[in-house]
Amino acid sequence: MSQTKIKNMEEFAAVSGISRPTVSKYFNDPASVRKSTRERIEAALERHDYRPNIYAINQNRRLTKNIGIVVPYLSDPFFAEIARNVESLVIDAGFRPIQLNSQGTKVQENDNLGSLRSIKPAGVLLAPLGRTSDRSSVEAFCKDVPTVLFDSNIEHLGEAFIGSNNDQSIALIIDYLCRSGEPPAFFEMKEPPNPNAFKRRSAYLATMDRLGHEPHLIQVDGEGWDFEAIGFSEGMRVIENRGLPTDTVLCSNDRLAIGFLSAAYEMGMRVGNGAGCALRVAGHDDHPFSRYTCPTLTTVSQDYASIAEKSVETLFRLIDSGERAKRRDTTLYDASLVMRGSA
Amino acid sequence: MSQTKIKNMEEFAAVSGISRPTVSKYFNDPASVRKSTRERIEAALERHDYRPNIYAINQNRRLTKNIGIVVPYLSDPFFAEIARNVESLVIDAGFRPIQLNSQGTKVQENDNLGSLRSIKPAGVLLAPLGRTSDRSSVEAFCKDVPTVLFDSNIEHLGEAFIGSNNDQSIALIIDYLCRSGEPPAFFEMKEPPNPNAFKRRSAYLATMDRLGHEPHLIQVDGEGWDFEAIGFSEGMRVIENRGLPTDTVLCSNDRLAIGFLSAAYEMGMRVGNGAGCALRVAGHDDHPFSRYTCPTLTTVSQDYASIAEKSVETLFRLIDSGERAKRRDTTLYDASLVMRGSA
DNA sequence: GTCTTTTTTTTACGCGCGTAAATTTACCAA
DNA sequence: TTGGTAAATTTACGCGCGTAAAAAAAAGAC
Repeated sequence: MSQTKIKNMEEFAAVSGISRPTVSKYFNDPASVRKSTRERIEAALERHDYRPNIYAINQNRRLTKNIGIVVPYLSDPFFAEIARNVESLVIDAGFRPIQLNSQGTKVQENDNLGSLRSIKPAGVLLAPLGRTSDRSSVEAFCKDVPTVLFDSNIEHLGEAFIGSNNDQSIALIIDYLCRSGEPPAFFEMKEPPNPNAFKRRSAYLATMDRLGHEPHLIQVDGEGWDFEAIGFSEGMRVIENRGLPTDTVLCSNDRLAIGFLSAAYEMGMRVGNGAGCALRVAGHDDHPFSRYTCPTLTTVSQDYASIAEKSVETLFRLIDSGERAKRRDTTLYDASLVMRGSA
Repeated sequence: MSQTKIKNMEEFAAVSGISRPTVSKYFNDPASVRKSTRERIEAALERHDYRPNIYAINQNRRLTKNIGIVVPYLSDPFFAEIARNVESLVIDAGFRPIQLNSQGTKVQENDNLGSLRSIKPAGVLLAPLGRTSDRSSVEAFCKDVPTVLFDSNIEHLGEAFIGSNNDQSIALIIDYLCRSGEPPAFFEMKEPPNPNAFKRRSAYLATMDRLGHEPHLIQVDGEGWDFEAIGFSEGMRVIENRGLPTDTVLCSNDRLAIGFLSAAYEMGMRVGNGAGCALRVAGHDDHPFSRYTCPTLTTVSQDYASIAEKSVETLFRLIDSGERAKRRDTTLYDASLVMRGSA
């Protein structure tokens, strides 16, 4: 490492003995210059540690190397986990991920899209709020920037959608629950803020209908994203009021189930399959914490990895082709049953 | 909203009837232009929705409006939560937060610092990996960019450090445990990857010494950040092997405790204070999930909000002054006891 | 060694904005 | 109305790089 500070590409080109346009070419794609040239540049790079100014680079380029990643609520471990997966894949592909957190609100989601717009990203991976999203904003954004939706679908928006097959996953867990005991009631928020909740509700109703069982919706009050708290307090209330129509409860998501399990524990109700158990509880998502609840939570596992991979792959294919999608593909991955102690 | 697309400040200045340099001045600080001028610009802004090109803006400015936020592991709800707090404060201050996730590795942390450097941030809020950090990299970075460390200290680096007082918090919980039952053993990883773990170990030893109790360290194997899994599997092992020297266990952090509680449940050991309980377990951090464990987890609560506020405030004070800190202040916030069911 | 193709160099312009200096205009009080 | 000051305009340059076109040089084939 030399002590001379290189302040721009001109100077770096000088010390490396290569012309500036060729150096520029190298930084855009090292493979685009002759091997001997590449080696000379890389040798100089070791001696001087120069990095092109990112603002100057992006000013004239139509396509930056930025990839936006927007998730609805990053404090939710489920989204943190999928964001982490996506981020790693983007880095591996040689792009710069820009991770943005909508913090559960439409306002922040719109702000995020605005920020992304001014960053001129090559593409965006967007997990929208869903129903709560500002459809026209998202639509306008998708028109300007190649955007792949994941986790939560908004009909007709974006180049593609990759998510989980809620019909399949809900049917899967209901089938299991019915095989192993009473048909489940469905525990959910009356007005859920999170994506996919309505999909799961209707999947529940459809599946119960198909199996010839009477559906029971337990719709509780509560606002915001503090699902465990809602599952806990409303779970307490339901249990106290003897509001459970069956001994089996399927929660709309694992976070509600975590709260619900905690409530059952506090109320002294044993949860599980065995003799002496008063209740069975199942969730949905295979939340990172679902394997540490008491008892451990039976749930269905979304195929995180495939969703992340397919989303990133789809976006990069689009970016490489330089075109928009000919048609909007929807890819749904099946979930798998995770049998644990709670049901 | 008009249909004419404004593509640069020149055009926008034209439609607003104001000269470009004045418009530029407005965007840098709306208060710096006369009220009547400001209103004319804002009127035009409503009609045309123009945003200055972020790359061109930052190219010539010494100081961008970017604030870097680096956390060691964003999938950990503890860090997700503190990052969310910090992010909101940064947005409120009119800056652009750039959130970066070190994903637990030195390599990624260094990459993040590199990315930040090329973004020319006005300042950085850095929660480093701590012991695992590449000291010389961080040091070099802090020399170039005003950086405030939080959560995890690296001696002498950065303009200031804001964190939690581990000595106080550990003493607090130990005092409580001793008052209400047997003195605790300390459950931790032999080689913890996370910051603060060593601080807590020595605080445990010091406090036990002060109180005249014999310390018991339960140091378990395991690598990486999957603390719950380690707490669970190693907790199982310890319980099975009757390796508990006392009936009270203080875990180095809540995530270990969550796993440990789950293990105790699986082993059929009742945890809590009451009669019929075989074990007491306490944690540290007031993790978002600690109120939903079974039983709910007694722990100490770090003062998230104050740490976030003070960190952001310290950084902005530095940025405003345009200078570096005269001396490196360390601010430690006391934690508070959160009594729940487990101890 | 010559011819062809690929790569590099030279030259030159533009991106969208920050910013400085000199000048003009607007504002406010007396 | 005048004078003084604060604000806006005009003019002009520069930031660091992308990129296009034409010319020169290097590499590969025969």
